[in-house]
Amino acid sequence: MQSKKDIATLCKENGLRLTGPRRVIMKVLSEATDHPDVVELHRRVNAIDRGIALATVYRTVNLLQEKGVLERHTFADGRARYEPAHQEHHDHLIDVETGDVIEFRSDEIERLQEEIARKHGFAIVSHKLEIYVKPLKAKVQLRGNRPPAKP
Amino acid sequence: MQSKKDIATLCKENGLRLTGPRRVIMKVLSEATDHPDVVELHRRVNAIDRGIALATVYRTVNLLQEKGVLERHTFADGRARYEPAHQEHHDHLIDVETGDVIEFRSDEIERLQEEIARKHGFAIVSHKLEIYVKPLKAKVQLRGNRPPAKP
DNA sequence: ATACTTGCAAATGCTTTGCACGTCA
DNA sequence: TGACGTGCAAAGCATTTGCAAGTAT
Repeated sequence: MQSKKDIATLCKENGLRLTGPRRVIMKVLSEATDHPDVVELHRRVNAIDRGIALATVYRTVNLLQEKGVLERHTFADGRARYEPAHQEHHDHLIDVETGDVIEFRSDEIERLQEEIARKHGFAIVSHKLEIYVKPLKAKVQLRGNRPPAKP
Repeated sequence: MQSKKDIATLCKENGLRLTGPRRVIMKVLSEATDHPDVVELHRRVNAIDRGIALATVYRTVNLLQEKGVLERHTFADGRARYEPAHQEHHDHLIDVETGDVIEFRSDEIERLQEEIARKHGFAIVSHKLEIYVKPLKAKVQLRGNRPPAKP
């Protein structure tokens, strides 16, 4: 909830002009709790200001990613998805049934990766771990597809 | 080197007709030691038979992936890359300087992933771990860019 | 024979870009 | 005002698809 306040600062820090479209786009980004793709971002942005072009969202999101403000992910569907850059690295659990993304972190896995890279004569630049999952004990809860309730 | 022999079998097993293009494409695939993208595959295929269309490579590669014969990977560059499906799951180390891909496997990491998924109430469907790396002790060996040898 | 394959070209979906017009600093 | 930002439409890429002609079984 420290969203709107930081936007001006963020722009200044990165030598970006504070414009209307950017204000809106960054507001939407800072309020997102999921990992929206660009078209979804554009949808949300347009709900606030109809006049902002898809191209502008692309440009802004690319800028912010270059500046390290956003993180770009590309899961199995191919589209780029964004989230505010975290301080701490984390990985993702992706529910293949709903598309939901859950973040997690395992220091032990991080450590093992370091070890593996070193063993091969490399230093880690970055990495990503995506675990595609489905709920245990297959829930009957299939999105508005419930069988009629028994009287 | 059990390459060509299996191709007829592979097709039969999967209900695919054994055609010229498929023979060539599967030969190229079975001989690849790297993780080529479709355009690169097409280049190699065309070195053998000029007449095979890119669309056919795409179609074949998709078929084989659906049948579980190939694995599709999508690394940071966005293009799909393929390799013959291994029996044992493995992950990838990607050299960001050369694009080289090195395979590795860590049972410990596999186990930790299981644990994490279970802890969140999920079962793993699949996963991928990509570690982007660069060589330790920056080698001067920069691809045909060597300084003149000292006499 | 006939269902499956192919080549070609056109279409797609996501993303980037050229350009002329607006606008923040 | 001058460099930066924006909307729009067109261009790019990687990949897919419709269709008519070719081919394996």
